[in-house]
Amino acid sequence: MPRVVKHPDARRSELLDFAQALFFERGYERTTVSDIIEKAGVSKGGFYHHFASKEEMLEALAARLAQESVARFEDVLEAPGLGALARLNAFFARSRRMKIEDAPRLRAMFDVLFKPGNLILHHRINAAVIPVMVPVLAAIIAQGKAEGVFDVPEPKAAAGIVLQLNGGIRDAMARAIEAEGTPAAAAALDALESEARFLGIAMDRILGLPDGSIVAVEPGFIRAFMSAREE
Amino acid sequence: MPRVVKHPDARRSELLDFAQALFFERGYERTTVSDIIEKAGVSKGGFYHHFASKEEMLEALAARLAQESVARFEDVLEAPGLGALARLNAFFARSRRMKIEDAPRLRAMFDVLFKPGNLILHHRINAAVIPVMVPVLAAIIAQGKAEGVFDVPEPKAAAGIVLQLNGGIRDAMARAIEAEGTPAAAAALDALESEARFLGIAMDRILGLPDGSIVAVEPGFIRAFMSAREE
DNA sequence: GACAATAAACCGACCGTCGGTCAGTATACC
DNA sequence: GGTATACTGACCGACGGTCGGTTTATTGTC
Repeated sequence: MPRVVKHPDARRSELLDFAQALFFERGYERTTVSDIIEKAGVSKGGFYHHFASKEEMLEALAARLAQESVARFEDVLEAPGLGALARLNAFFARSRRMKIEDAPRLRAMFDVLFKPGNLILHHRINAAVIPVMVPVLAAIIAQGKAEGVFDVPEPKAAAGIVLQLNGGIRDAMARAIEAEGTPAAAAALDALESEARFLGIAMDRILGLPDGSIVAVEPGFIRAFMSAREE
Repeated sequence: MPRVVKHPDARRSELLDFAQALFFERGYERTTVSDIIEKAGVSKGGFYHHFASKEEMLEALAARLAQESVARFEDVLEAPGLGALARLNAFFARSRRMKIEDAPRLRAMFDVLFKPGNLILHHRINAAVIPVMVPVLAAIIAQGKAEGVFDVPEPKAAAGIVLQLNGGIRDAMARAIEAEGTPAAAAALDALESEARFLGIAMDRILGLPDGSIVAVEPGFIRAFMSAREE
């Protein structure tokens, strides 16, 4: 095979690109290093020149995704003159809008990501995103506390818990996806929707707000998203 | 090797016993099927006569652990004449007492379970415990709602969220364990304690109780547990 | 500008291990 | 004696990872 030399950074991110596509298509464990290097046109040795192991590559990928995801919220977080509650709702609204915008692609990704046996990929990404997201959310909550809008002792702990809750609906979605096609599908969807409805209230109460202040999940959003499919 | 025939159920649970010991000692991935059959004194074929795959065995083990863990709460859940709040606190108290009783063994287990790379084992157990535990907690919450003590729309969704939160401190513990020995250890422990403190308040608020009603984690418990070590 | 010399990117044959298979054998039970 | 099933262990293919060696880029020297 002809030898092509590239700038290390370029090669590295290229390998990450191909790996990401494959991981999200087949899952982490079902993707072999050979698959990745074949797509990337690199030898085994070339791969291991850039990554110490397949797992280290996953870590690098998770870190990159975490960076990307926090970057998408930068403007919302830095917009001046926004009250804490408005900022928080803008944060959730942005999250919803992005999900709707490429719902089909995300749906396909979730189908893979949430299948049991892909826990590694799912939780590795989660583990990378949380520490990046916590300070950001904590800042909003601290603002709200300073404004006297939120009633909360520890903004940082509250941020962790809010993110925890947010992850909870993902778990419920995983259960619903797993149940798809079985008789329990409808029940799982109902459970998912009721959990999503409660999620907003739970967040309100944790932050000391009146019920209904936070709009985390819009009514109908779940069903719309769950039925989105790549055409 | 001499052939020993046993009752299928006995052999099966025996294999699970040895596997459990090994999984909690080295983790799921680092334990090979050969390790298990060596300890159990069974051939490869014998193993695969009882389990379709290593993963199916993990599932069976998780299910068994889930059964065992819910069984430990039976008396608390069925004790007559207990108010919902008292029952809930009895539930948490039992959980704490059990943890303290064999803290050293649990600590050693957590050390393995929470190491990154053992996500599979950890979350597989979790995934098995949650569906078993949700109805149980939901029953308590429904009781509280009927008594007019809890203010909560959907007991089942609330149960899922409370369990979700409970799992959250485990994640924080995982982070603290990971940080052990590094300069960030003290900070991680502080974060863990503050999250644990907030946990009770968060549960109170979600269930519509005044702050301080639920005692999920006693002060000092975390530090005591984290410093427990096998002698 | 020609030319070593050094470092770094890359190649690909090879290896050990692990999960899993299967054709056959021993044992329990009727 | 016959049948179902618990069990054996040699074997397999695939996968993550290694390593000695080769090519390319870069830098320093005259």
